[in-house]
Amino acid sequence: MAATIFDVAKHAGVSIGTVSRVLNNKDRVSPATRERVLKAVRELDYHANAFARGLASQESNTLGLVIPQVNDPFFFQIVRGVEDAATDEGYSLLIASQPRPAREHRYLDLFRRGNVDAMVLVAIDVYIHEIQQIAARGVPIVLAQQDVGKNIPAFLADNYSGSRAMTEHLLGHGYRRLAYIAGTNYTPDSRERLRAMQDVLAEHGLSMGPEYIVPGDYLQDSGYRAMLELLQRPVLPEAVFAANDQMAIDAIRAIQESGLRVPEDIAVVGFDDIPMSSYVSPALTTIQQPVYEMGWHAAKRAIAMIGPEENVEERTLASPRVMLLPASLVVRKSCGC
Amino acid sequence: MAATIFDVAKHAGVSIGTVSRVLNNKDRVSPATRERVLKAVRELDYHANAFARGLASQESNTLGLVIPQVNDPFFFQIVRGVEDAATDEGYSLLIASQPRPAREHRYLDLFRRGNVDAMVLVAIDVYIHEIQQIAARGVPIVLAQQDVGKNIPAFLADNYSGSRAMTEHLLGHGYRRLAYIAGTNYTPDSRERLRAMQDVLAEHGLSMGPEYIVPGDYLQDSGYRAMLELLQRPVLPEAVFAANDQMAIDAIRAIQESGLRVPEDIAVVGFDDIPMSSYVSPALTTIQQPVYEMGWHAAKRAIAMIGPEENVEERTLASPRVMLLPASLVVRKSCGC
DNA sequence: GCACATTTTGGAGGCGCTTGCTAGAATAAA
DNA sequence: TTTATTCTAGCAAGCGCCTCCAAAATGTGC
Repeated sequence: MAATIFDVAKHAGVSIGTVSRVLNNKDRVSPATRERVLKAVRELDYHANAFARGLASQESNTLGLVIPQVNDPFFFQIVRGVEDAATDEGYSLLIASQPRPAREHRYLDLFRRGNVDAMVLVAIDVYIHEIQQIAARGVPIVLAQQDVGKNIPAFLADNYSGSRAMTEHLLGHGYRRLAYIAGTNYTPDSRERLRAMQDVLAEHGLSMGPEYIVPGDYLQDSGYRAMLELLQRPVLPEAVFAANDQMAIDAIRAIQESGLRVPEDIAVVGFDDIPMSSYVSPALTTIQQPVYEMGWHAAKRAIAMIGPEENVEERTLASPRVMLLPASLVVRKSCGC
Repeated sequence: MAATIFDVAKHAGVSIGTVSRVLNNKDRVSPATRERVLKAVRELDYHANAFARGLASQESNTLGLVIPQVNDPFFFQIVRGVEDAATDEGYSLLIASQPRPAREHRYLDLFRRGNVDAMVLVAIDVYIHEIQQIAARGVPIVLAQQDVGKNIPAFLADNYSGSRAMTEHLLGHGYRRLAYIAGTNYTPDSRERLRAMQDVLAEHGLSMGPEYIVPGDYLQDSGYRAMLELLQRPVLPEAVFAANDQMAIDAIRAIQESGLRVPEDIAVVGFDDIPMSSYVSPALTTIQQPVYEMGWHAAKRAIAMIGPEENVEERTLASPRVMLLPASLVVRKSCGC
């Protein structure tokens, strides 16, 4: 049986109240007693029981993290950022993958029981009312890589600026006929990226016909299929901008298999900067998102929002609700550089 | 304030003991009362407080997972396996990355406080005595991708068989002069893989000179450097077996940059089957490890070992201590197929 | 050395739940 | 019907810690 606070108190010749106080350095305790208690703690190898502490203090010192059930290095990076920030603040991490249909909202149950003091939701499909239901219980929520509005803080990559930079880079190469392979239709990310592209084109007196905007779904095959479709056009595009790297890489494959060269015949660029992008041939020019930082900031923010239930809302609104993290151009070979 | 068991009891007109019993379906409760209680639970949207439950029952229903602080898809897969298994058993997951120097043994503290009922340690460097210290507190420990002996169950990939299969495959191609790019020297993985290779060669009356065994460290540059070294040999190897895919991919790059072709001039194969391996050119022939399964089995085993402190040891030894999961050959292009 | 302000410490109540014990209800056996 | 046996459900004692309140110790100014 592990030592309890009672054992420590007895061993140090003080009351449990005093032990508790030095452990949580709340009220003042005289240096002499403090040292006696600390010594006892060391000698007994005492570690406060997290349940008792949680029950008594109504705080778990734990951060909940929900991520999609997807095998993507992208998310791993976010987790690392969140974990570092949480550790930094003395918080533990409780992780749940997005529910498969069979266990829907499992994480909700989990976190709803008062297990976590705050939570970070990464790019997952949740309904606003679910989030608000949790927030209503006084558990701060922060979103990453996703935004639902409604006073829920969100950390996003600056898709618009990133996409603008990329488009300008392509125009700088002299390309005029651009094409876009979109991500899943309804995601704001993909829409933002397209909007930036069209804005830049317009500013240069150019435009992109609808036949050069083909749908994809961010996954492997869709990039390949989309590119095949673009290759059917009577006039081929000079450069293709894919909404993510995965699709860009598959588009390159489609182009190469059709006997054309990248970037000589058609330039291809992506978005995300996944590890693979520097390994494909030609190496992919893309946009790097500050994924780790996104997780880090989201976690810090979530923890900062922890506090008395009464003024959650107030604290929520104290800082900007949406934070756009810079997305930067990574120039490699596939753009023609 | 969330509803407590007391609220439910009052609402259902029973005692809290009864509510607890229907919630944990331990002792028998008459169907009528059970239904009344369940109804109250639903109406009040009651969720048992995990701390109170943990404190009273001395169980956390949580599985601890420690993984290296490495950004590797490999570990992500393991986490998924562990998570699925844990969820399956009604357990939550508390995750800790391997401590950076500054926060050494942080996870130990974390888990030692009685936060977790069992733990899975993945490929991390811990000292045996630390593990035993935890085990001594009655917390079952299972290792994955690592083995320290001493009665601690371990789940490993069958490196020996996998490497044998690969070596035989290479010999089947007619290659006779093989080379090996080793992983970090002291890891048993790398040693096992090399041993299998040498055994197969010996069985065919062949051998590999020490000048064809070069050290690497599993990371990017080392594969490149190692290959450069191999390219200095007066007689070049016909096939190179790298201890992991990352190094194999970099070896390919080194070969190609030196003006030679893969696999025509030198064949290259790896171990792990990371996602990138099917994308490089030529696509990499490699060995696939059942990573997800490893996590899954390790978690299941750890949970199965939970129980009264007295007979932890007994339960530990009830099943085989070391489990080797099959590693299978994935044939692509880089071997010459 | 005294009265009073201030700092430090002890102690008890309570956080929400599990569980062994027991009384009462229901059923079976006599 | 009475007695013995099984079910069912209430009660209360914790689980280990935090925190408020009051008591004790220490310090201050006169």
